[in-house]
Amino acid sequence: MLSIGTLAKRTGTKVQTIRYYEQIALMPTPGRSEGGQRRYGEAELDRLAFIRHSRQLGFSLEAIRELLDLSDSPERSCAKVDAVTQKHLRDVEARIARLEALRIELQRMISECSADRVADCRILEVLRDHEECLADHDRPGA
Amino acid sequence: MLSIGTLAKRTGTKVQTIRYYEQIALMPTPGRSEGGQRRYGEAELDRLAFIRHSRQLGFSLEAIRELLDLSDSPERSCAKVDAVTQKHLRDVEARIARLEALRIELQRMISECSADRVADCRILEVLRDHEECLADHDRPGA
DNA sequence: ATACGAGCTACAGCTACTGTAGGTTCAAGC
DNA sequence: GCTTGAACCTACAGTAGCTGTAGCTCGTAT
Repeated sequence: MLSIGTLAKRTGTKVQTIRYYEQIALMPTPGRSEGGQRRYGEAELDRLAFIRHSRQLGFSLEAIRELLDLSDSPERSCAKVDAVTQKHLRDVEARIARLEALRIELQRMISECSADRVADCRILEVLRDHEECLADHDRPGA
Repeated sequence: MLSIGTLAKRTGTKVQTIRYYEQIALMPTPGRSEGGQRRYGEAELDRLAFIRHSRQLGFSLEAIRELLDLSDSPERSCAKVDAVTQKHLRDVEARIARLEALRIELQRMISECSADRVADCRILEVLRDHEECLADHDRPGA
């Protein structure tokens, strides 16, 4: 049986994060010691490792909840797993595209500014006046 | 004199967002009508446009606060403006790099999975076992 | 005079945690 | 057996940057 601190160390998670996952029912309510401290087994270790790894890959907690559910019914088609992952991938790609556009605009702004005084600063001019901006960005999004 | 709704429309901002900016002192406390409604002038319009455009370029509200401060002292050197923008650019680049790594990993996972049943799904296997993962990702970060 | 859209304050909610305060339990060492 | 100190407990506040709601008042057009 593992204490919450041991579980945390083994999975590279903070103790508070584990309690948070329990609170939002992503982790099950564990057994307790005589004195009321949480005690975990191997199943919980595996589940938390799955969660943390999915988080590292950028999945949202809601997506992870879905993946865990799917993972519990091994006979079902894994098309849904594929769909969740594809959706996430498209999301990541969209964020990359958006950030790429930002990167280009920022680089342009920096390269154009050769002023000394704030009064002549091209960067501030661009920020003041949307028209000077090439990109038709709307939202940061990422 | 502009009402908050008109200011919102002119800058593509939500009314609540303007009040929020006032609350965090990013926008000044405006004058009021007899009945207590906010009334804005051209200076506020320009300031809000600056804020919104900077947000579209992904600057944080704290960075924007700094840029606005700098913009108020036109005789100062614009090196600080440059520095803030450079820092933001490096931030954007770091997020892109991280998302690129995620994208590659996700694509690999999807391409490897040709199973029908959840029990054999490669995607879930990778999520379960970090060792199967090529990337040494630590945090999503973006 | 009345209707109704727009404005007002105050507060809760979102994601995914993180940190703190103030108290209790566990395990090791003596 | 006792003490000590690290680890645990609950409950709540805070982070960024808004967004939405409830329940009210104001402004203006007809």
